[in-house]
Amino acid sequence: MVSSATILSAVASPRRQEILRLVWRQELTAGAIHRSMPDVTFGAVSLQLRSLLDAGLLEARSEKRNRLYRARPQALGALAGMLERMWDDKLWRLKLEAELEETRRGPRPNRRRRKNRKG
Amino acid sequence: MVSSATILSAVASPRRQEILRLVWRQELTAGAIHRSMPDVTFGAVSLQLRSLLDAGLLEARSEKRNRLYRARPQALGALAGMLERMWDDKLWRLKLEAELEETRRGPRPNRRRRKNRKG
DNA sequence: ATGTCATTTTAGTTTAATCTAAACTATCCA
DNA sequence: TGGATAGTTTAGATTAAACTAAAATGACAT
Repeated sequence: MVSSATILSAVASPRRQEILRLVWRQELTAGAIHRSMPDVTFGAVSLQLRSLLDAGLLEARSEKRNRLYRARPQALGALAGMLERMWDDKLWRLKLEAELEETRRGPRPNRRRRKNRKG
Repeated sequence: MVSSATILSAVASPRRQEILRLVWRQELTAGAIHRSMPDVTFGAVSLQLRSLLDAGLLEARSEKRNRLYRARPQALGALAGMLERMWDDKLWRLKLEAELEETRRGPRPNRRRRKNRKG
């Protein structure tokens, strides 16, 4: 399970929002996404795709030689829920303290997971 | 009027979330807030308070020698709305394109406003 | 196996956010 | 006025995020 804080910072980046918009209703390859933002390298796009995947905001599947990305709007549900809890002041202190603690100033847990990439 | 993107990045910072939680239901002075997070300097706290003010997430009033901060939960309304629009896929491409463009890679507009501080 | 295409990962750089220390401003009170 | 308290702002340092270029990987075709 991925924390609201993770989702939040993933969504907060303009570049990642740009990507999210592109794959919001259509599946796209990393290449196609890159073609829409020629001001950065392919590698940079790939890295952002990775963070979005890690945050659960995207899903991907492999098709022949390509890898197709698409948004997972459901992932915003957790975030919307968090905001709603904040909004009406219920719980959010208690509810979120633990999960925020978990992500605070932890020296990025050296992610080297993802053994089975094949979607 | 402050953009959703601004609010989003303000809320995305763990340090600012920490502050937000502290002043969520009670008014606190910058000093009191600082006492709750002794791992940073007073100045750092003050700067974060500033960004939260700029994003409209806090309000402040002066009382005697002190300045009292408190959260403005309403400010999350815009954000919740944005997420909701994303969620059900209506408009968010069109609706948000302009406002994101506006905040993207703009070299931070040299804020030097705020003449009348007295709350 | 070799080659090619699509993508990912790494190592190192650039850019932006956050922090510190110290100077500064403001308010109150003697 | 001067001193104490509370907070802000600045310049420069540190840390973290985003990027680039190049090497590495994976899947497919020959």
